[in-house]
Amino acid sequence: MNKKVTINDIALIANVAKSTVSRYLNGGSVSAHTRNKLDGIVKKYNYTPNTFAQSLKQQTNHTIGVIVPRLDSIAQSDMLRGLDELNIDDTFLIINVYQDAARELAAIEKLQSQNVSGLIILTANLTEEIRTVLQASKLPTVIQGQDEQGFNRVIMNDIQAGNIVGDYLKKLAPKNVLLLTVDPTLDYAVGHDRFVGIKSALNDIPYKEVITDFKLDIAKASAYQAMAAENFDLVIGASDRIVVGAMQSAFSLHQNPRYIGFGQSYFSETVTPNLTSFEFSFFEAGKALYRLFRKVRDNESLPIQRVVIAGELTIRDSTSMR
Amino acid sequence: MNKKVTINDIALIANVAKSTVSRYLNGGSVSAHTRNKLDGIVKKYNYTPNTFAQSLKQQTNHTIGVIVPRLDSIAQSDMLRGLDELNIDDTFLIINVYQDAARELAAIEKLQSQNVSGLIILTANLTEEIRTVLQASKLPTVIQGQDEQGFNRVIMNDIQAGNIVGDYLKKLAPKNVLLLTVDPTLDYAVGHDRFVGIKSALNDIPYKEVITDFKLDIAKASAYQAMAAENFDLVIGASDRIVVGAMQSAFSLHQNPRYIGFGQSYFSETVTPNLTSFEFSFFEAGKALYRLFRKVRDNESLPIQRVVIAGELTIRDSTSMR
DNA sequence: TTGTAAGCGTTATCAC
DNA sequence: GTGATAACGCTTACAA
Repeated sequence: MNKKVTINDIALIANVAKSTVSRYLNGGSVSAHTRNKLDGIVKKYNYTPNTFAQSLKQQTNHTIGVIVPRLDSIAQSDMLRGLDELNIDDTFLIINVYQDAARELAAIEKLQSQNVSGLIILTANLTEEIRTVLQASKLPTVIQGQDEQGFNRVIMNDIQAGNIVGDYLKKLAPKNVLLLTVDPTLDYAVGHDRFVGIKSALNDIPYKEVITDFKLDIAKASAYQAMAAENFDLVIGASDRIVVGAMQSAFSLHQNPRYIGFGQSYFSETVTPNLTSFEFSFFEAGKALYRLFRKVRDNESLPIQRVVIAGELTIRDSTSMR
Repeated sequence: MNKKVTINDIALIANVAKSTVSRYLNGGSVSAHTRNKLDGIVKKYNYTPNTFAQSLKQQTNHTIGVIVPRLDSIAQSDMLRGLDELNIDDTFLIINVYQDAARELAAIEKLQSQNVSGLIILTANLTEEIRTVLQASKLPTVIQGQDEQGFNRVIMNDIQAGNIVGDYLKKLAPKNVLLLTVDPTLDYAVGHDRFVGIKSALNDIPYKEVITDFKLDIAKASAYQAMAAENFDLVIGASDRIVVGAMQSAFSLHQNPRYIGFGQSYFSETVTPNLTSFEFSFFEAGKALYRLFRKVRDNESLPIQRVVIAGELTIRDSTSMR
């Protein structure tokens, strides 16, 4: 690495004390004369402060640790885009924890030891251990995903989503519905909240609920099993990907139900027929997360905040009448 | 932030000099006695060194800047996964530059001023300006994507890919082929290299080439225009996503050609029919990148390295005889 | 094996 | 308005 020019070098060249240079750099009072002199020199030597020294001195930095459960998901990258959108002088240190609680814990501890100035956690679920570690730390922290009491959080209004889908499905007047959900202990918002309104709308309509998984092949297999045993004219999946799995099974079984999914993904517009889907703007969620984070960071004594993001149902071909 | 315990605190508690503690921490020679004492204390007080102080002192750190052109791509996140896979004590500082050369340049400069210990750049194309900045810096740098002379690089063997697809398409004996390519000045490897072997295989077969874009809707429109004018029985797209666009256009035009794509994406297995596709393992590419990076970092005088990753053709339903 | 002391590049305090 | 000087937490000669 090339020897970087330091504040000392600048001071020497300008023939002033380094404290003067420091003041100059940080907007303290300096005479017009020295200011001019330094303007030139700093530009000429392309001086940039050493961030380590700054951080060491100031006992803080502008790095925010961002924990992502996975990166191969449009929802996640949209949230990250939302963070970037509003960011000016923070640095996001993104750690992918591959949906693994142990890695998540390790990541949090590593970030803490790296003295990040805060944590933004895009998570599906917090384990008890992680909850404890987070609460013990004094770091400003904001989470996304689950409605965790005791944490500053941005959540999706999954209850409302279920209600809206419930209202809509009544209009479709299905005869037999397949619900493909996920284990609520793994993801309560998705596995439970999203289906409250749906189930209540299905009050007098026959339906079958199958708990499956976010993974495409598992969802596909679950759907196949259910659809081979029984005929459905409407399939509702906890996520778009799950619905795609069901579509593939239906295809091989020569069945042709209607479909409703959740989430905003590649899928809704790339599969045929295009998917009717309840969509949340994760981009907006990302922006909300960052706004909330700043609020929390800049205000020590703020009570726990809870921000709720609404979504909307986008009707596409997969629920057209046939 | 809670006052973190420092090496000084540990030294005081243990009643030794802080240099002894430092030696203990860094595997220097310490007596069994002090070692035992320190073992306990360090554990008890949960001491972790202040990374700023370390970095400041050592004039380097274990952070590697990683520049990604986009994050909403399976190829990119697979490469990042490859990096993570092999990583032990480095920290990746991932910056998404949204396929924007200005952002990319800014990111590089910011990373340099943050004193990262190296750069891994997953890029589609380097601008002249970026090339200059990178070459001026002494940072160990590894790039991926294009076969840039003068840079340590990991590239995909797109020439070979085109040859293999060329060989295969001859067996399909198509009557009229649609090639959906991209602008080679924007991505030479994809826009040019991938199609060399294909075009030479199409030597005596009629074909039409249309230059389109990686974006789904643009590809869809381009394909529509071409397919509305003329009938094709085989469509080859520069990427899977482009092929998906073509599929949708074919669907609305009630045409039913065969398809070949490139890349390893969600698409190949979620669209119907599943896509025959030439696939590269971006996960392996990520691992190769990191291996190469370490080699470059740990060996000052290494000549420029060039690593080539091969891929393979996976035949699925979209080219089945009909 | 251990301790002393200097120094990494900053910022902040306090005389001048 | 300016300049010594100390301090942030750590590593490393060098001396003991």
